[in-house]
Amino acid sequence: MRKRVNALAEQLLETLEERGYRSTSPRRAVAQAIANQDKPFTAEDLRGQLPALGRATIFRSLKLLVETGVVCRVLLEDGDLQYQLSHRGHHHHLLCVECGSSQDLLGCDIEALLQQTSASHGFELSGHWLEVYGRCRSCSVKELAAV
Amino acid sequence: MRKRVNALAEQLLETLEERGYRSTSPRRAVAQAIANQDKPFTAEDLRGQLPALGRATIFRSLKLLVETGVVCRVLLEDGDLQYQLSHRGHHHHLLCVECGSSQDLLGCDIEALLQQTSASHGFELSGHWLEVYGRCRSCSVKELAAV
DNA sequence: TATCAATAGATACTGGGTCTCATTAAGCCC
DNA sequence: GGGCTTAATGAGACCCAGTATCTATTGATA
Ligand SMILES: [Mn+2]
Ligand SMILES: [Mn+2]
Ligand SMILES: [Zn+2]
Ligand SMILES: [Zn+2]
Repeated sequence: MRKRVNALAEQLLETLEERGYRSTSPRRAVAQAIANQDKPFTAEDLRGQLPALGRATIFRSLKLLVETGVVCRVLLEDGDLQYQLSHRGHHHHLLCVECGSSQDLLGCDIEALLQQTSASHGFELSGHWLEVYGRCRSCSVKELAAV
Repeated sequence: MRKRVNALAEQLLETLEERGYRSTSPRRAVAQAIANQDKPFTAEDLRGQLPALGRATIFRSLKLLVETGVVCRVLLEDGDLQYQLSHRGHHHHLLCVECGSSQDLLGCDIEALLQQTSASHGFELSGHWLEVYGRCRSCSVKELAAV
């Protein structure tokens, strides 16, 4: 378990190094903290977990990681934007409104549908943003058990 | 043209009155300003157009209108959230990345698709947020003409 | 037209995020 | 390993969107 988490954090750092960014100890700390999150998080969450780091440093690291695509932003139902470890490339999220957990949705099959709809409005499709809200499996189970 | 715009603004006010909110002159001003926008706008945009109003008042009116559903928030491609006159009920936006205009997409036919995908992940769907980005008809035409 | 709650406006405050600038530390070459 | 160069850090000021608080005003209703 420990091993795997570190591996994840290392991946984040490697991504930065590939782009020519230095591997610094604040960045290692941020990477590790991100790897440890189990649901979408805010910069403030990280800050609480890394009180030794400068605030700007956390924001800067986060920004780099978002730019390189290994961290993405998720839109909560209330309009709040938070961060999350990301699969690279296009994907969406199944966000549990109960426990706040997020599950990645890798295949995106709505593109064709949107293409059609867009075209019928004379609109030349170039991208989309989709978030899906509901209840995750374990929250559904819990609710059933509670009855 | 003028007439129609005023009619729109009046609709906004009526919606508030229906909910028991008073029809005040600041609210009339905000409603009118919103009716005049032709693309997604920020509270700051309104403020620039209504320098006589208190800042808090603009935010408060905007909030009420969002709560009653006659104004909605749109997510720009860069993660910025702005406001926009809204069709009531569930709908999406075709957002032109060129000119910033927004066109409402009324029918939402992805629900069935999402339902399926969600179910296959043990996820109990309850809602979604979708924004579509691309080029609107007039921007497409312009680009063709420019070649 | 008097009453009185709802609203407005001024202004302080919060939360997320960026900018500046002096100091520190990676990375690299020897 | 020691020095050089430059990127990165941290402290703090600052910015922007939005909220809270408080007193003064105003709209609805009788
Ligand atoms: Mn997609
Ligand atoms: Mn929809
Ligand atoms: Zn859940
Ligand atoms: Zn356009």
